[in-house]
Amino acid sequence: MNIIDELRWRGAINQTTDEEDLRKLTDEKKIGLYCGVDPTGDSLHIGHLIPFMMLKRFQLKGHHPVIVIGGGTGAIGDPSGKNSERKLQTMDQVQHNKEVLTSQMEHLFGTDNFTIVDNYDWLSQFSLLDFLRDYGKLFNVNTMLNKEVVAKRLEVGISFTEFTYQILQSVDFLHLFQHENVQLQIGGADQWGNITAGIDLIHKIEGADARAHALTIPLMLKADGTKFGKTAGGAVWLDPEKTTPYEFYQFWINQDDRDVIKYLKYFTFLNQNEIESLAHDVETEPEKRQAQKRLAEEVTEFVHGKKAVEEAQHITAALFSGNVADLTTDEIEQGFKNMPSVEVTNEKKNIILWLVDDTKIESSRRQAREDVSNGAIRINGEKVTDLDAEIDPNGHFDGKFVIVRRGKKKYFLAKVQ
RNA sequence: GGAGGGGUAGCGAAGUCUGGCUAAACGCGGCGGACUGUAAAUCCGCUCCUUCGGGUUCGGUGGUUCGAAUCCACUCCCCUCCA
Repeated sequence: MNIIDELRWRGAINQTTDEEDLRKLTDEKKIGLYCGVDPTGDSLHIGHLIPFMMLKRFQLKGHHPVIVIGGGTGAIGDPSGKNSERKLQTMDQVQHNKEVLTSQMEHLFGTDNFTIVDNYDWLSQFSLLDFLRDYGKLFNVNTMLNKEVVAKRLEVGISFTEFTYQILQSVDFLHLFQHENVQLQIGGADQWGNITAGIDLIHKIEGADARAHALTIPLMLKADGTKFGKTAGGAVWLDPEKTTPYEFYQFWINQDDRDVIKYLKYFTFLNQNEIESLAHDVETEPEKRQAQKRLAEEVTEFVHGKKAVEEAQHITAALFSGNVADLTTDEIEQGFKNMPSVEVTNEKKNIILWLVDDTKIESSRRQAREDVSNGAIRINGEKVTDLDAEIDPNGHFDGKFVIVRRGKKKYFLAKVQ
């Protein structure tokens, strides 16, 4: 199947320039294509994964993806999707972020048939006068003002710096077209204006018949209308230090039935038959959540590897069945990374006093007694209902941890000093 | 400066005229539980603290009273209208 048709089927195309020509182009040869990432954070998150999965699909078909890491543009700030001017990052920050992102991307794409470049390398090479004479002359301010991203900002104000962004991104496309055989730029729906600005620039310089294309991906929304990729704890990061593989796995397994097939199409390499079969499962036996499980497995494996999937599944099984006793201390660290935790001494103590005074898990003795007598409290997986019971912090896990579970799925970790 | 309305538990909101039956209705939220698919919906219990004797609460202070969220005085803050 042609790559464009595949992306169509996956629902991954919002807009393209001449789709017929794009289809022809990708059929007749292996093309170069690119997507830009500005180093605005110190880790990729799953929002980045959306265009990356597209690049990866091209890569798997033999095309050559290029990622432009915006060491130059990141120093300026893309106004797209922002309703106010943003603060400039320090060049040190940009540099640091750039390094982290680069290693994360190499992890995802490997190094074969894949290139990462930094637009600082060319954007920093020309002087202001060169810029104005060589490129500025080719941009019509009226056209620039009409781009949706800019038009939206005119009310509240936009600096000249951010206004210039689209020119820089255009220069990127031109540079890659000339030096890396890149003929297609991919981006989120909000990038359409920036990408077409680049195509216009290429046409002006390379002639109207230059084959340069744009493909944007639809804005991803969840079925309940909220933004994709956010959890109570914030963004879902690819950095395992920021979002553990277990949490990552959990994020995917918790997706709504209404969204899961769409995500399988976007975020996995499963083929049409496999996905249709999972869609059928969601229809007929939603309670099994086969599709969610498969999604979580596939994406976690892609990002963190097979071993991480197995660990995540082990932790999941333990936490949700309540049999936490056989978790390893490593797994505990991972599973509880972002759960509430407290430090306690190794003294034995009455359960009520321990829950209120030492761990602050319970807000009052009254509440603590209520929960204990209701059977809502489990210590290291074992239900404790006796108000006079004693806690021995050294009882499990080499005396390092006490796992407290309140209710069905609220966990707390007490770290023994 | 003048006239009026209001400040009650995490939030919203009753109660104030007719003082005790009010640790304070009800709704939301929160926490448990049942059911379930780690879903949605629904249902049940709890929701100031407590050594279970009691203690401390209704903007603040002081008063009346055997007894005050409720009555009185002063005071602080908020809203509306008029100047």
